[in-house]
Amino acid sequence: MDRLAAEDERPVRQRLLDAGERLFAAHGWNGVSIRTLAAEADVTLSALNYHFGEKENLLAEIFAARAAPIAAERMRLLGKIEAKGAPTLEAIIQAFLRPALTVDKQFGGAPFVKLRARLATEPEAFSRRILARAFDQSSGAFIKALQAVLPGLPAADLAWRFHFLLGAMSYTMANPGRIQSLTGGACDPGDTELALAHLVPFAAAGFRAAPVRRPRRRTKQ
Amino acid sequence: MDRLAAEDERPVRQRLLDAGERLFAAHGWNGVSIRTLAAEADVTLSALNYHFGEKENLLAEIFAARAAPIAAERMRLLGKIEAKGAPTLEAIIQAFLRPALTVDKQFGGAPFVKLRARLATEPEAFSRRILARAFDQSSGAFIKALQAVLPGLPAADLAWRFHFLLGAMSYTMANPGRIQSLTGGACDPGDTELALAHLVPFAAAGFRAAPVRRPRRRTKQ
DNA sequence: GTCTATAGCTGGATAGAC
DNA sequence: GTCTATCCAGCTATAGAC
Repeated sequence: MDRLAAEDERPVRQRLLDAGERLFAAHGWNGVSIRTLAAEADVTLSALNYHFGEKENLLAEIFAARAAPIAAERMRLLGKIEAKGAPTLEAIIQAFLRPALTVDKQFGGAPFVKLRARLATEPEAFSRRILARAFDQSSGAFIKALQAVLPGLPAADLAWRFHFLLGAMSYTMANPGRIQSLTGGACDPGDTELALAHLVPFAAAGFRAAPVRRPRRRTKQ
Repeated sequence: MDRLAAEDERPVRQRLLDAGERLFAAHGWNGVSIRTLAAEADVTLSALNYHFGEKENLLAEIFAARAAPIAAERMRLLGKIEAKGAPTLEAIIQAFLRPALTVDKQFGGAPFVKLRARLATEPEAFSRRILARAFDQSSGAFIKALQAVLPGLPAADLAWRFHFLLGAMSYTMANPGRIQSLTGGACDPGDTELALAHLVPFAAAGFRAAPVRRPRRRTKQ
């Protein structure tokens, strides 16, 4: 974009956004102080405060910069496959997952994948709000698209299955290392293409399962 | 003040364990201080330190008290269904999930479900270690059982699918509220029996999908 | 075993010079 | 816009009386 920035270093704002992305992803919201953040970006504490004000703003701006392109890419892919006629279930799921898991789009994208997954289970209310604002609209569009190719599936069942898809996706993005620990490192959730190749058919089969009859209520204390 | 000490109130240790379970589940490891913990348990800061030493010990002991019964119940259920002959895929998955999701076993179990899910994505290394020590053995047994009923599935595919199951399970236990936000509250992951009724067939269908042919490598570094 | 008191830090955020 | 200096609330952990 701006070639004029042929200066020695990248602008302060950008250095802070990058450092925040990387450190929040690695240590969580409460795990990194604005002092550490500033030091990592080679910036004074006051400079951070000048540019972003309170800590929450930094996270919000990191998120704003990355989430919109992901949501846009999702919609673009969905539009593309729908333009070719009735899409397959697999194609829809892939259009949903790929932009979230793919990291090689822009420099610095990889930490964001982890950051986003971390944010999903972060207890702070404002992180939920950030997430909802960023993705509710595009996710809603995908639920509609899924409903169209699964006409026999009740809306509630679809919602549950979409929820499970989000869980499998988040867990893969967060990569907590459980599966490496269980298989001696045989499978690596960090391999994006391989993760997609496995998750898409797994989820598709799940979505195609017969609808669930509502179970009888268990006696509850 | 105290007439025979342990009559009027529950012991200090137990009050601290309960408070820790609830507060760590709600706010995460870094989100709650030992001061808050002590106040919540109606105990002084020093009493906490006397009983548990450093903060990490409290979490470790909370976990030790709950995880073992869950793993044991899993193994008991697995043994029970295997005793009746070759178990179904659904029965195995249910035996794995139910003890993790069920909360009405003992007083105070509900917060632990959330705590455990939170711990799975916590960045601290020691929380991963706690989790691995608690569940690696029983999870290994379930992977074996799954392999037995899915003889045609390569081990790598099975590992990936087990990983996705863990993700869907964790996400449901953590209940980050995404699906309520997307469906206007129509589906509630906090309803254990309903969650099981939906997750078991979803995962079973995923496990039964055809094995994945290893995709061509994308250009990568 | 339980208390009060406090040491010794680190946290987020700001003031005001330049 | 960027700095140094600072405020002060909050943190973990310990000391020492009872």
